[in-house]
Amino acid sequence: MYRTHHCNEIRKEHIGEVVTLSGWVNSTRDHGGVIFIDLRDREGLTQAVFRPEESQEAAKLSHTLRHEDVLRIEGRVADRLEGTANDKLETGDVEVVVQKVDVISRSEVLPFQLDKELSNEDLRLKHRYLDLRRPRMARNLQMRHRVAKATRDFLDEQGYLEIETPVLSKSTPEGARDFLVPSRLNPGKFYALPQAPQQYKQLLQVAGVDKYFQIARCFRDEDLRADRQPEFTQVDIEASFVEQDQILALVEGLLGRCFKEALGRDIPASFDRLTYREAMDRYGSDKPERRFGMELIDLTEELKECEFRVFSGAVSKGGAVKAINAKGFADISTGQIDKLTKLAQEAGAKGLAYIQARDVDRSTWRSPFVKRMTDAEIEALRTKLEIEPGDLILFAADQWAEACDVLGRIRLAVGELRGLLAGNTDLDFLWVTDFPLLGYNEEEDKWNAVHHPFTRPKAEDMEKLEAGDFANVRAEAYDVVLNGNEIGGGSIRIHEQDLQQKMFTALGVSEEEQAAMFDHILTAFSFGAPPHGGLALGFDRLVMLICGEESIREVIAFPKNNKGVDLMSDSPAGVDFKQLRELYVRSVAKEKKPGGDE
RNA sequence: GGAGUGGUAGUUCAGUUGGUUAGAACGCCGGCCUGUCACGCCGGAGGUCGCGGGUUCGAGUCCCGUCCACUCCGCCA
Repeated sequence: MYRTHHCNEIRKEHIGEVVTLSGWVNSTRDHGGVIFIDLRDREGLTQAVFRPEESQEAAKLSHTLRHEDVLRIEGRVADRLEGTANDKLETGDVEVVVQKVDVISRSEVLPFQLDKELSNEDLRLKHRYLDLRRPRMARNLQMRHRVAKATRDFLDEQGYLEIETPVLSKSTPEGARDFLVPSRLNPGKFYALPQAPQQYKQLLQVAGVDKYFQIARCFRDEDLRADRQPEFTQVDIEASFVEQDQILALVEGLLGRCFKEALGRDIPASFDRLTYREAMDRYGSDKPERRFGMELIDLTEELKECEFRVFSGAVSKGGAVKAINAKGFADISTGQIDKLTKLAQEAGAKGLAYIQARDVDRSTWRSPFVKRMTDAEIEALRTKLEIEPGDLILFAADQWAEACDVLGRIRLAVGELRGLLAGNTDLDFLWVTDFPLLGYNEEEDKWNAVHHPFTRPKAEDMEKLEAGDFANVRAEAYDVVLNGNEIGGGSIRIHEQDLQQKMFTALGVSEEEQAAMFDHILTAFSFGAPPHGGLALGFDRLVMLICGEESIREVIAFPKNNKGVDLMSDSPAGVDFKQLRELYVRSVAKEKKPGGDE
């Protein structure tokens, strides 16, 4: 037998018992006579003591032990000598006096130390099986499991069925780039890996499944980020005969369960709601970070005739002037102003207007344009922005959406610069609702679905859709936001064949393309489709936030790097010409290595 | 596709205005040590300063190019 207990299980009540433990050598402290070894398994550490008077043989062997050797030890649980308890260890009151030791497996010297932070992520990923031995990573994997378990338990209790949908599916024209898989049995044809199980889950509603969920792997062939991997996991949920409020309540309950089980924390039973319009207007973002204030203030009316043309010019073109008050930040350095200005320009603004309000009187205000403002305009600023000595005011003037977006980014950057969230462990959940249904894509000169083409227009905006007033049609769509991160989104769907066709047409999908690509769903809707809706949670991102990590790579066992490469297994890799020939695929890549080449 | 940051020992980093033999900590190897828990003490090994070119009497340091990683923008219905 390898073990009677795990390494974080031994306590005072075990004193006197003979136990067997197996695990890795976490550290050795060799005093010549007595030797201490901390034995580690995924649960924690236990101190093992080797003494010649207890076992000559074991003590002799213990001198040869090195980090990460794998041992099986047998010994007597003993109270620690007076004054030698270690309150940093959960098992620190006791130790195992070793009578017998088997060295199961020796370890070479590791390429990195497990007890030190490592900035070289390449190295961690290359030896991921070692990286995962570190307590922080082991904890993250356990946390991920707990959140998945809580999700399954909760949704099961609510009557949801877990159903798997195909990974080999079909490419669709809109949305992210697909990963393609050639079909050997169907020469020249390709499967696509799903970006989401969207159509299958809706077809399951037509099938009468009623309440479906899946912890689904999804694939998108786009550029990667700290919170984006080419394959990732969604908690995918869909239900029939539901309205928006019921989906929101379900997800509030689900998140409540997840945070309770994983962190023991209680979160609000229901979350605040903001419309997309409000969120943009007040925070300049559709995923507002509300844990600090500094809300966007509208000054369109007050500054519409301002002599400073940046403001009045934007208003005369139908735009807006927005501002934020960075309280007490008038002492900002020129370098920091430059940094913010650059950020504004990257976001599409021409520049960043600002006022450093050093004292009460406007003559002390430092700003490129303040002298061109009237007393009435200054008074309006003072009142609406509640300007006090020491404040920094930042402006954006453009079309409403652009001005909000730019200032929203500036707001977050200022929050970061000022450390407004340092040490903040609050959890701020909210819903953003009433998203626009369609967004205009200038490059392609066409309207795209903001969410996806199956999203239901709001009933009261249906006329606008009919009339072609696409910009002002709102959707029955909602996102759940946690601390400025979008952790999920969903919608009530279209369940009528004719409305779905209209939607495709609005998106510029021809009747032929509709027939070729969406026939299954359009036909399905003709056979009695229930009203339905749902949501998908970004599982990796959720677990990341629960674990307090800043990258989803920290909560995925074997993630890929920024180039989509798995450094451990070295995938993707070239394949034999023979394999390609079987798949009727010719490589056009300029391969340096033989393998992927013709 | 674009911007930023970084790349020096196995690891984390320091390295001044361009100047002798490129350092520290941890790790590793050898020795000592019977109550440590970041054990301690003594000794030792370990370097293509990412790569290529240039400037210079002399380059880790300055210049140009390039590669790699990460972060962000674009992109991600």
